[in-house]
Amino acid sequence: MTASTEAPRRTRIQQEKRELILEAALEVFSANGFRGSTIDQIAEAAGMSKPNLLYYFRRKEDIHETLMERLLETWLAPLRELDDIGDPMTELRSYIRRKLEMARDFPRESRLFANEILQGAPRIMPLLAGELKTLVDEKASVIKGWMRAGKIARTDPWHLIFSIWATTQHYADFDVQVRAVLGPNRGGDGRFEDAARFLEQLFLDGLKPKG
Amino acid sequence: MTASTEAPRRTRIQQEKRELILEAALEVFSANGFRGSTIDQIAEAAGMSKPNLLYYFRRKEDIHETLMERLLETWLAPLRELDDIGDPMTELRSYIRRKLEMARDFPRESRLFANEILQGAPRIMPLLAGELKTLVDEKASVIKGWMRAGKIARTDPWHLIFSIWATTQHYADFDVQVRAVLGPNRGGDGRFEDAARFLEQLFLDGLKPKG
DNA sequence: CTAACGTTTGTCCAATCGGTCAAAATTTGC
DNA sequence: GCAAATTTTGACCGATTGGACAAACGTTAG
Repeated sequence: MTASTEAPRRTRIQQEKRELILEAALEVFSANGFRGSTIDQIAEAAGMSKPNLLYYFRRKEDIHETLMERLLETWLAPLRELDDIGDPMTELRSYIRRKLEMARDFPRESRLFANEILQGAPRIMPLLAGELKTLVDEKASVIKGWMRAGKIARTDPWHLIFSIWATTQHYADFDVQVRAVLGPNRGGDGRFEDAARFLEQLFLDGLKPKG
Repeated sequence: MTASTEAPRRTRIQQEKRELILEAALEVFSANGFRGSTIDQIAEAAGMSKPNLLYYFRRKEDIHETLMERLLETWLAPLRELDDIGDPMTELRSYIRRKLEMARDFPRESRLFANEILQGAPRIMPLLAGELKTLVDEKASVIKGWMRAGKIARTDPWHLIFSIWATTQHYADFDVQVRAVLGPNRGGDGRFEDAARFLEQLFLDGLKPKG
């Protein structure tokens, strides 16, 4: 085993405080972006002084890097679960549902990711072209199989995955706009159920009238 | 007419230089966000010194504000064109096509807008809840009419509009990711045509297999 | 108790930021 | 061609930033 893969030995306090800092950093980074966030803001959100925070993470970038590494795993989990064994249409439907639930329950993670991509993904470009591409290609193959078997309509699997990402993450990344447009009545907690119903119909039947 | 609506008298040089600055600012802001961009960066991109730039726009925020005002008009133009007079399915299809063309031809504008919304839309919140909501509500009524007439499937018009925004703008805002995942072959110039074909099929028929 | 180790803090620093200002250079109106 | 107005520049300022550092404080094992 190489030195770089060894987990550093850490005290109980170090583990706890590092978690505290990462939680605070997620809050701050996702709201202001990397360059828009200051170490002071994160330190205050974590309830400690700036030098104290820098004792646990030596550089601002280290916090962001750690955050992004963790994020990517949980973020891609739903796609990893997309499996060949179930009914294709059901599999896709539950993938969409899971992604929408993540947008609802982890909007900060979604925004942090969106921020990074928007700025050209300077810190995670290798991951996108490597691990992410591999995973998507793999799942695209699964979907292609479903198409060949006549289980779902023939179309482009990659763009299908993009469209699922786009439509679901929209409810986290553009939440302010969604709520502003829906207004006080329909923009409340029910908006995610409305979105779920709409997306299910869209991906199942499209807009062509029945009959 | 109130004083605030009067266009300030400007010399030829002022008009030209202001345009130059706004173009440079669009480049810088869309790549780095508001707080991530510096006046020096914009000045350099515009080929002038910082004090010179500040002679035309007294504050950094003034540049951003002017940019956002202009942007919103052109950005909403496609939706304004969505008209009751044509065939509903054709109207929607060309709206999607127009939005996708904007993502292809004006990605910086899309990213600037995305950046603003992601940060909570601090500078354009009133516009979202006012002008934008009014426009969307209006077009939602048009779409509702189409549904009542049986021209398109019954579903939620607001979320339909969101899904069109999300899927099309995705190709501008997440362009880096799209190209990374598609790879060198399919991530080239043809990706927008592939996306157009896919989206047309998605919004028309969904994924349910034919027959 | 105490020495070693881990944690926290106050102070400080160089770099960068948005923005000012007066003076110099240039353009424009007559 | 010249005076007035406009444009450009270099020098500068206070505030904020990421980060360094040594000293003080706390904890823990023997």
